[in-house]
Amino acid sequence: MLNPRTSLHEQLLDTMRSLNARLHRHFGDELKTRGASVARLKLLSFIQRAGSVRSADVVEAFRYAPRTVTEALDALERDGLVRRAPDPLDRRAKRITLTPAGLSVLEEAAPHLRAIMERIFDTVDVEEEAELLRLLQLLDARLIALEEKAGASTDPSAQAGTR
Amino acid sequence: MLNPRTSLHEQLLDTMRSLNARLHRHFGDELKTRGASVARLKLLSFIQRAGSVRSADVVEAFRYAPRTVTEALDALERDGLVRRAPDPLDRRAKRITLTPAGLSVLEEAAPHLRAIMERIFDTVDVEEEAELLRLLQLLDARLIALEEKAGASTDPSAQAGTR
DNA sequence: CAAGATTGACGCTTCAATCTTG
DNA sequence: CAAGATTGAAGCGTCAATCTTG
Repeated sequence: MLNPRTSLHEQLLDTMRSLNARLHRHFGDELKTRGASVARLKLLSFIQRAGSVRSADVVEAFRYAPRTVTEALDALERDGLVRRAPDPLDRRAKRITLTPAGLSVLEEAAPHLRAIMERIFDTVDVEEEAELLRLLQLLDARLIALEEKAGASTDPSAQAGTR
Repeated sequence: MLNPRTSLHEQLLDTMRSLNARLHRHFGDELKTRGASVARLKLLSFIQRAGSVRSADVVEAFRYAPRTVTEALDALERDGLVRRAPDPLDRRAKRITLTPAGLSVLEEAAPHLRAIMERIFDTVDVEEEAELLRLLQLLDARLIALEEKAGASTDPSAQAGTR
């Protein structure tokens, strides 16, 4: 109203939240029948690439709170997708590995995940997609800068990512 | 790897999730001391604009699950920000209204919310911001189309928005 | 004391079921 | 039966506290 930029900001925030909710529901619907979800697949994929990981490695790679990781691993273990074994070198730690069932969930769902993404971006051309990525990364970087300015003593940064 | 577009998609998804998490934390940190949050402010603002609403109105406006609304209102009521009163015209329904405390939380936090947004978009110029909005809306629309194709019998659509 | 993992309490969101009233 | 509201179980995330081991 007073400032037109404010309204733009609000629209942006609204649209981002709406889009995120829709993405969450969409992927959820498509993946849940296979015992998967985006969060699970990213985690399984991370474990698979690393061979075996500790809880703390996941915390660092994904920037999750420790609680999130313990709970996620509990669920994966309950469903028989990962195994937790004592670390022979450090009795505080546990090594997490994929079970055969976990590997098979990952191998079956990952291509499906890619298919879903292709379907979503079907109507967007590559240049636009790249521009979107650039803008999102810009904002992400901005937030990281603000985080550092605020918690002037806290942690550095990192990314989980697929590659 | 095989398809370069796949990697682009994955980066996009990762960045979107990362950005969303950062936004959530950032706004949370800044607003929690005032008994607010983005979700709460949007809800309070909706109630204020409408004067009084029913639970079902919120469900429709925000496209939330009924559970989400009941829980959100429970929390606001517990903190004394809204009041639930029986609807005199329909004994199934309840009318939700802002308390003075609710109004004051809204009036104090809303400008602060705007300030946070300005700080975040400080380094982004208006044209880029508009382009970002356009691309996000494009994707949102694409997902709505996919939703309709899938649940060929389910609900229509709407938006909550600030204006 | 610091690091690794876990737990309790909570926020926000979903789905499915239930209870009351129109 | 349909509509309004609530509740139970769950996913995914946060913070703060705790317990064990290095």
